Amino acid sequence: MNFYGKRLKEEFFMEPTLTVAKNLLGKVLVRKDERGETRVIITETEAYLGFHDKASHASRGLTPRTKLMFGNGGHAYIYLIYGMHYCFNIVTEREGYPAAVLIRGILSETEFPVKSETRFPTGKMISGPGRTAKYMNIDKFLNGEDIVESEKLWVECLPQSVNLKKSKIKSAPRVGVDYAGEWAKKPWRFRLVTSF
DNA sequence: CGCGGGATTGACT
DNA sequence: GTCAATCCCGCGT
Repeated sequence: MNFYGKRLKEEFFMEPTLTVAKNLLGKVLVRKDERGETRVIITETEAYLGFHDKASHASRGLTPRTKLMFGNGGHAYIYLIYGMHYCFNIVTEREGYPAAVLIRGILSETEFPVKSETRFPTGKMISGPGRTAKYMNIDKFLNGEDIVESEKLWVECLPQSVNLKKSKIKSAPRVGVDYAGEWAKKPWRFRLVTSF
């Protein structure tokens, strides 16, 4: 039930955002708090990138809220939505370019992932950004956390995560951004459809 | 300073 | 399928 990998460094988060969004699938998200270490596999992400992406908070420019998105990659960007749910993002790319990846789904309480499985191993699928943040005990106090150096929140790469086949990733339009016009149609939502 | 709406979820008809 | 919950941000006044 516990699986350990190599911690991701800054370079990982400095890659193009669509690449990072896909590469985060199958990685291990780790949260260390008073409960201990919670380790889950990332199964769904969404990318928000650039100045003009109307679905992104950053399309309104640099504001107190979005300044983290304009910052250097590898930091947590967490905000409250609908007055009750937190959304956890990891900022990507260089300072000055606004981009982040929203973590939308995880697999918990799973066996050590087996390479070439055609389905997910037994586990608990947690779907949706609000549920994901809640399960991982992520809230506004972790906003800005340095994912590269933090002892509370980080990401690891398993040996199995490295050569994840493209066929195991499904892309689709992003959820809940109908107001974004043409930008809502971009297939920037990524899901792991089977295991490794 | 007030107002509109949100990268959502869960309860209910 | 519909709808309310509930806080914060961004923008117009």
